Amino acid sequence: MPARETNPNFMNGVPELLILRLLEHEEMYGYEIVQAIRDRTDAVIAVGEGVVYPVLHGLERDGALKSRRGTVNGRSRIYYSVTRAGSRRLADLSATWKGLAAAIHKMLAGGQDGEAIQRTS
Amino acid sequence: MPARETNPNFMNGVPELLILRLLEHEEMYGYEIVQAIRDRTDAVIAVGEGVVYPVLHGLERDGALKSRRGTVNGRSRIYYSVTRAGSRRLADLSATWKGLAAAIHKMLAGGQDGEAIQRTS
DNA sequence: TGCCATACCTAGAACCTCGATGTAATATGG
DNA sequence: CCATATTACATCGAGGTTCTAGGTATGGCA
Repeated sequence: MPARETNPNFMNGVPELLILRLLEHEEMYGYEIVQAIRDRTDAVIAVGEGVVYPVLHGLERDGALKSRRGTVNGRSRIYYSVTRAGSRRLADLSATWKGLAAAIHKMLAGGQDGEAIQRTS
Repeated sequence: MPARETNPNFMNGVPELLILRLLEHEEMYGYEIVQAIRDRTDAVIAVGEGVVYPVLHGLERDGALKSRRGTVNGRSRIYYSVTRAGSRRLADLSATWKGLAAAIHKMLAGGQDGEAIQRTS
């Protein structure tokens, strides 16, 4: 119960968002995605394989991703890329996240001495 | 399954964060908090009473909030305010959220043509 | 008297992340 | 040649949080 030792909440929906974003302009495979998220956020965000793979499967089942099987050095990889539906989904999620983040940021930043919100009622 | 009709994910930990933030400089009661979140975010974020009350109880149980009973016009209200521990908790959550939000924002914004990340290996 | 707003509360369901664990194949090193 | 680490996939159970719906009670208003 003492908080989380990894990502302490605030992670709901984030893996899906980041995965779609990563795959938007470059196809990648699961194991690569795990490291890419970790690397590109300077380890601020780190999701395990147990998170990434189910998300990939779910997105493919929903038609947001399509997969291609490849073999490199005898190792089989499954490359994922976004479909048109996935692109829309990313746009929606991205917009939603930005809206929420802006609202939260405003609440955290402003109003320490006055709310300055008109109260019509 | 067709998505959510309310807040579509990204809400993990947010009610707790906003409640602590609201109570930081002004004591409030549950019903008031529900409307305050809705009003001050222009309805971008709207949490129901079924979310707020359990969070309030949990925070009080953890010693992050203390409560005071008041009666106004025969209506009994329970005013909550943050303790010192609650203040620390807010600071932690706030810092965590800002870090995550910055990391996500960077991933959403940058790198459409080049990641520009050195690859030592 | 009936209705709506205020004000509290709880319970079940659903969802998602997290950690552990399992399977293989390849490269590395003694 | 054998043991270990790395790559690469996958699933399962646990845990925690939000969401929706429902329930109780008082006061103001028509």
